[in-house]
Amino acid sequence: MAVTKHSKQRDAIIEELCHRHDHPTAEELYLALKMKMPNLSLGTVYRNLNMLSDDGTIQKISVGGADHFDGNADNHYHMLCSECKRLYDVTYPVLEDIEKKAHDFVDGRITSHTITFIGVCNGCL
Amino acid sequence: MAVTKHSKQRDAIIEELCHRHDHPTAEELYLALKMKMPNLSLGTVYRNLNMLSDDGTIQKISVGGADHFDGNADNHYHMLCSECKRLYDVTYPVLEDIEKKAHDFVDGRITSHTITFIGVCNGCL
DNA sequence: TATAATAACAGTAACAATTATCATTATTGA
DNA sequence: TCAATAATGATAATTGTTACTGTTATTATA
Repeated sequence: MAVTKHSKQRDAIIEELCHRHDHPTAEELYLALKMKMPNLSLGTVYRNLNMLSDDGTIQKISVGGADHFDGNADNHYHMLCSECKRLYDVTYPVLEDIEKKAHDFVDGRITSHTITFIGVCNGCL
Repeated sequence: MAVTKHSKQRDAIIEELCHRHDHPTAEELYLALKMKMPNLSLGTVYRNLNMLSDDGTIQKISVGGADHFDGNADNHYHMLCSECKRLYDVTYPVLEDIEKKAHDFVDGRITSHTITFIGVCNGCL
């Protein structure tokens, strides 16, 4: 079902997600919001994050065994810290031509691509 | 604990994984092997796949909410079919310099990278 | 080759992340 | 204002994975 009506919970989820620059999991977001909306439900957070990422309003990134969410829906790359498992933005310019170039190496049609760097963040070094 | 002893189960897992060119999940591998080894345990498959990927003998790829395994441990790229959720090899040449180049855009140290193309495979088109 | 140490096993329980269900509440258009 | 229904909170169910436990298989050494 597509997003149609408004709700305080949904607005709060979007606002929280866009105003922080880490890439929280549903539960991390839930815990942060729970303080301001004590009877927020974890299911509501999951439901909204999935609807919004289906919509293309936000981005879902599945790495390290959990789904992380990113308020920035434009394609960009990430780094996963292998120590703390946090996900960071990598502002490396997007390889605009890689999908076209890769076409010859694939049996099918490419619609998008993701690059994930694995490493250790400064905090963990 | 590192891999030391041999076992029929482990050998069968490696053989099956290396002789097929899709990238099965633990369960897919389990179901295929179960036919030849009826009392194989799913836990054994998981345990071995994790030990072998810790060793660097095989590769674990976490995409689409599940872990897929690849008998080819050399870095190479993949395509995830958004229809059937199967994972395919992409023989696109590895971008040897991208980690060095990305260094300036990251707060930390990069140790590896993955590229995943998302698309629709020929079978699903 | 027998044996002792222990890695690996099967089976199952536990776990964490996510999704589905359902009765109630909030939003929206008429 | 009110009816239709999307969205919610609470909780149950599901899924993918890991941990536990008693038993079996492998291996190095005697």
